[in-house]
Amino acid sequence: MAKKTKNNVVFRIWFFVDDEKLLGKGRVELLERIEKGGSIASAAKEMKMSYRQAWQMVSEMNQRARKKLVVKQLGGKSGGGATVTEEGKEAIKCFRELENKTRMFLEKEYKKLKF
Amino acid sequence: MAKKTKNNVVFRIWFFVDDEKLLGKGRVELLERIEKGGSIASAAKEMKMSYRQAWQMVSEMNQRARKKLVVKQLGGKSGGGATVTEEGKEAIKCFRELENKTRMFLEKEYKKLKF
DNA sequence: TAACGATATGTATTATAAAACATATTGAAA
DNA sequence: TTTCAATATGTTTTATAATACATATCGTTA
Repeated sequence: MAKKTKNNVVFRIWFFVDDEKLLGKGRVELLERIEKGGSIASAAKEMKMSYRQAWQMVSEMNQRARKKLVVKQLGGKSGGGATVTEEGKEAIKCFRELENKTRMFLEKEYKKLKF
Repeated sequence: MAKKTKNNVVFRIWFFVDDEKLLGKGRVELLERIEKGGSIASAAKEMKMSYRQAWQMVSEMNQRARKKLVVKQLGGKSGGGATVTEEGKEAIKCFRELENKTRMFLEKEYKKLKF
């Protein structure tokens, strides 16, 4: 019997601002986890990435977006934390929506091809 | 005057076979240049990549595709060369077509978003 | 049959990105 | 006013990918 092969198409999208990356899959996941856990540190731990990298990603996003996507708080009993702004939530929503639409589009179109 | 920012969406697609990458933008460009120049060596030089890497890419593609995308010839007055097969040309066509369709789709959809 | 230029492939070096480590700072709450 | 956990940031180390280098092989053609 011939070996069965699984053929499929994979994609990634990124939002850019002035030729610099604003958002991609990883950063959106980071935002989602910050929203859920209330801090960059917890989000980074969940994603098994270094806190430093996560912090830098947030910093870059905030610089490049029209408005900050995450606001941070220093000090306090719990040491502080981070919150996703309305703008940030909007960014997550836009990204995920476009991602889903693209997924459906590509699945449909890919079926028409032989590869 | 407020600073004008250029916002846009960027994407990449890949063809996969059994969870392994078969084709992406770079490999397709490599195939196109092999087709035009008649050898892996010339294509690699044009793309400023090492011959070794180009050769390995071709090797992987040939292993993973149903049929070889490139056939190679050793020896001869010109030392040999490489040719893109009909299957390879088909792969290029499929990839570029899907890429273009996706580009149009994303441009249209992205305009509807605020990011 | 000698020469040529491309394929084929192993090894070593370099460049880059990621992670790890270390430490200072913050400020609300106990 | 001491404590705490998270932010903030510099430095070092590690891991990985890319490149560079070296060399053998091939077979047609002159």
